[in-house]
Amino acid sequence: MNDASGSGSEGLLYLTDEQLRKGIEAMFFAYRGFTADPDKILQEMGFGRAHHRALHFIHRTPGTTVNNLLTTLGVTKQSLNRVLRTLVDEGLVESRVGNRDKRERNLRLTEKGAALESRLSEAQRRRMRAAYRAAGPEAVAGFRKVLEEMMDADMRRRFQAGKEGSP
Amino acid sequence: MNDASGSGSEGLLYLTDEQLRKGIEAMFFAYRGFTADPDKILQEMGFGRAHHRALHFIHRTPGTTVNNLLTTLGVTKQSLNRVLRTLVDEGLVESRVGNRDKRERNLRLTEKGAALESRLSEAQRRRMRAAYRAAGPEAVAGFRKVLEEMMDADMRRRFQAGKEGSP
DNA sequence: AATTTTATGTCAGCCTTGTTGACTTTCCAA
DNA sequence: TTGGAAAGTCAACAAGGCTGACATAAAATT
Repeated sequence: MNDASGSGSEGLLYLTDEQLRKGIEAMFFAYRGFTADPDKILQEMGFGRAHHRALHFIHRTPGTTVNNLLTTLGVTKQSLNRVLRTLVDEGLVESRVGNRDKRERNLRLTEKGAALESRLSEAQRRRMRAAYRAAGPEAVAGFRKVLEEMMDADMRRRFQAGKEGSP
Repeated sequence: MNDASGSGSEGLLYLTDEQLRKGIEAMFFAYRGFTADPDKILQEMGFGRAHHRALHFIHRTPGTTVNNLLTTLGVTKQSLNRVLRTLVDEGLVESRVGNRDKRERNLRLTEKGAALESRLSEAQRRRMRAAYRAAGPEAVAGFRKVLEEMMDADMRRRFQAGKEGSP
């Protein structure tokens, strides 16, 4: 199962267990870095990573419903509700009764919520921008490609759905 | 701050906020996929992700000390200790008093621990292998490059340290 | 019109995994 | 011999997952 250095049949020599393990570790360490900057900001505001995720996706799809957010985030409604309630209570998110379907709640960021989201996002983008710059355009394309392949199929579909019309 | 589609000064046109945001989301969804398979196994065994991380790094550096593991994992000793204790109690990890320094504990996997680690790792590697295969060698190189750039500097150093002699 | 389903919210309670703070034991090294 | 590092332990707490049960309103179906 382990092919330390041999040239595989079709240029697949890079797929040794050791290489894969390094990839796994890289993913672990990188994700830590990825969340480090927003985490600092969140902590001083008394929020957590869960709040950040909610803010991010409400920003991304204004007017989204609770159910929608639920499946995107992959948590239970009780878990999301707790987060959402504090965000509404603190005046960061607005929850309005739906037009067509009055059972639904349409979620959007308030000005205050948008401000925090922007601050968090900017911190995270700063790091990603630096990483992208240092790695170069081709590396970025590869990065994105591998990440997409790593997603669960249904999430990949959801993710790729918002691709074409990225004006 | 937003350059929707313009060709930047030096081919940096890909660094729009929108592109960066997509990168952020990709990271989020991919990490979920990345942990999904081991998580399933862990749950049916009554362990959590923290146990997996400990097993992984003890496997990677047998005989490592608690302090070493502490800085690698980036958690407090109390937090790690709880995880470590259950692993020792369940007979997955052996904690032996150090030779030179008897204050230290040298950690290694038992046969049982190695078996679980291998099972978890194989599940994770299976997904990563599939992603690597689908994305191709160049994408993989870029993926690794960006991930390394995304790490905190000290973690990047630690990570890159185990690179040369990877046979 | 009556019934069922859906979307959401909420209460209660549990688990994992992170945190701080205080304190002890061991034992190396200056 | 004494200071400090390494490790462990106890207690208390918080975030953020989870399940289960139940309430309400609105929509959809029969």
